Amino acid sequence: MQKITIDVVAEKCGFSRATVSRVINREGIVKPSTAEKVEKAVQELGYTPNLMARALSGGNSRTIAILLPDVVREYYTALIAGADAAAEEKGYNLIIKTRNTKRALIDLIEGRRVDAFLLRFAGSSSFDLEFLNRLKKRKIPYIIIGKPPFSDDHPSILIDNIGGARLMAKHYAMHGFQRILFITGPEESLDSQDRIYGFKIGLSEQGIDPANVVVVRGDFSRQSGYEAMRTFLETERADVVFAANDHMALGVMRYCQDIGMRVPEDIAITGFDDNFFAEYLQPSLTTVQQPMHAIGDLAVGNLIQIIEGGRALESRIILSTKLQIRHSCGC
Amino acid sequence: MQKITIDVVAEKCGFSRATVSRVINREGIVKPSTAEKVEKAVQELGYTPNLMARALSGGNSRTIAILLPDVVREYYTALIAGADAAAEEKGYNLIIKTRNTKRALIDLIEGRRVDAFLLRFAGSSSFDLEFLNRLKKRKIPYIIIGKPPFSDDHPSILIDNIGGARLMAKHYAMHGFQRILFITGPEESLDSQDRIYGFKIGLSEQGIDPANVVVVRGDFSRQSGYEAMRTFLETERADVVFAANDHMALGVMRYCQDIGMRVPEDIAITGFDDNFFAEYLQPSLTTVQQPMHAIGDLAVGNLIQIIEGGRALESRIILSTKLQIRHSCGC
DNA sequence: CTGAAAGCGCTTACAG
DNA sequence: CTGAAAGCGCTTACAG
Repeated sequence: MQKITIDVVAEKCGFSRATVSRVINREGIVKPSTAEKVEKAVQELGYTPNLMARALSGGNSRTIAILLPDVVREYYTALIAGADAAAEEKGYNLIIKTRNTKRALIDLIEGRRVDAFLLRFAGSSSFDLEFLNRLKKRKIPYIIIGKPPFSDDHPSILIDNIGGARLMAKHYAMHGFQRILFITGPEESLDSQDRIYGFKIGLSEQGIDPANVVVVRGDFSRQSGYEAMRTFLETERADVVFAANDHMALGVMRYCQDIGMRVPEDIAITGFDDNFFAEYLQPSLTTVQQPMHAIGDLAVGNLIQIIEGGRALESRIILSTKLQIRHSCGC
Repeated sequence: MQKITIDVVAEKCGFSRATVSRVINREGIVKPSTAEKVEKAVQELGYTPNLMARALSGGNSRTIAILLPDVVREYYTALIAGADAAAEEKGYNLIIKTRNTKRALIDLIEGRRVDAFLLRFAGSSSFDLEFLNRLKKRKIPYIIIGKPPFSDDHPSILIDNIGGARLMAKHYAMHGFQRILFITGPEESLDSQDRIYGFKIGLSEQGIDPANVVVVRGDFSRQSGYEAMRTFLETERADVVFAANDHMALGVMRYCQDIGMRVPEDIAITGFDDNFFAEYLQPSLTTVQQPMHAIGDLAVGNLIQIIEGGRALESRIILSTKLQIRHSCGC
């Protein structure tokens, strides 16, 4: 079976390789009737360009790399699903990496195999910064998901953590909660920092003194929520617990049930993220919904636009979050 | 800044491009002292091969495509995490696709961008078969996760659904359950078929007549578990519900709680998969644990071995499952 | 508007 | 054991 290359197409339609290339990439000026003939030949032969050759000779590889802390948490899987949808629509492929050894990342850039990067940092390392600088120097487009851990002039897409937490504070005021426990994510998490910041702003706006909030450190894991709750209850009591993500809220709820506290009668619990299980817990979890799928979709869509010569992303886009009221708050 | 190509390395160490290539790919015979000098130059220059060029000229692209029904269910995310671990270890990249339009898949093959495929089918379409044939014809290595929906001579890695369900049947016998409801996955799911098959075998072995099991169709979604339970309870009663996956078990549990049935006092519930939430439910869910992470890791490891000239996978590997006993069964 | 030719950065027979 | 050369399948100035 003969391999269908651009030369086969060229021969079939009677034009040169260069012209076929122009038609396929819609680049340069081609006479409409010529384009038509070329397209017909492409169609009939079922020609598919070899992307390796295209990339090697200066074109796009139609591949976007997405670098994540993990691929298991729903936060990221929804992001991937959205990214995948956008990529598929435009005929792009996604390379997904979680264990970002320095070596592997440099290979990705130097190997010229990707046109753009979608990045999500967990904390910040000096290598992350070096990596960003390398991308900049090479003029490889990238978008950061979440607040960039470095300076502010990186193109990024964020969710409105502050706004979401403010809404929750307002809801707390409505319930009249007095004694509040807030369980944070890991220290370096900017999401967590923004959530508590927005929450306190919201409380102030409602006339509640944020100084009354007890803050305990967690790490976003279910186990840390469980432990934080146990430690806290050894010496204190609260009307409500605001966990900085749903997984920790799950841990908290589990601990309360283990020791026989009723939710929400004895203690209310709320989370952040709106993971799928929130709706199925008993009681169902009041939380803040964030559009991770939309973010993935938007980010890849923008990246493709940039790759294909469109305008670059304005430096940051913020997507709004929304309160998802269920039963664990007492509603 | 000069681009570091193989020619730069060649010049630096005083050997030819061909020799440098041989050293880097550990192919052909090279004098040890030469190899040493070449490696030193590679090191000092921080040279990384351009993978596009390598692939174009007949080498590996060091990329494996993984095709999945979705990237959201834990079943698949664990698989990806395992695959990613193996890929990272060997310096390979993973392209992940969920929306498998015909066009996109053919591009992937014809575009020569991947060395191998890891496939997971949901049901079976005629295109899937055509796709497999195309891979075979092109001699592109692939491994199927789960029982192949076609003939049996495809390299595949399976979990022991039958064995896991048998173990569960044995556990049911220990509890002395009489009236049993089994909720299946979608009709075309071979996993679901094997699970109920193994379950019935197990019951027979324990002297329980499998004909007593009421079977209701679900589709693996939480919602379908919820609905199946509602419909069932309109006319019948059971001691225990075996949902063919944990998500449906979650739906079942939710429905029982909604109508005030106590689990496991009024009715026991068990699942299959051991998703993360199983441990955190109230009561915690008894289920069958399957090694999806290990499967991803094993599959990619094998694929890389094949790519790099090793022996092909024996036609099928079956990994065992294990009973995870918690509280929802009454234990 | 179209084509001939160079070049992208590798691998791999083929010679020696 | 090593090198010169062809070739992988495209894109892109450059000419016309």
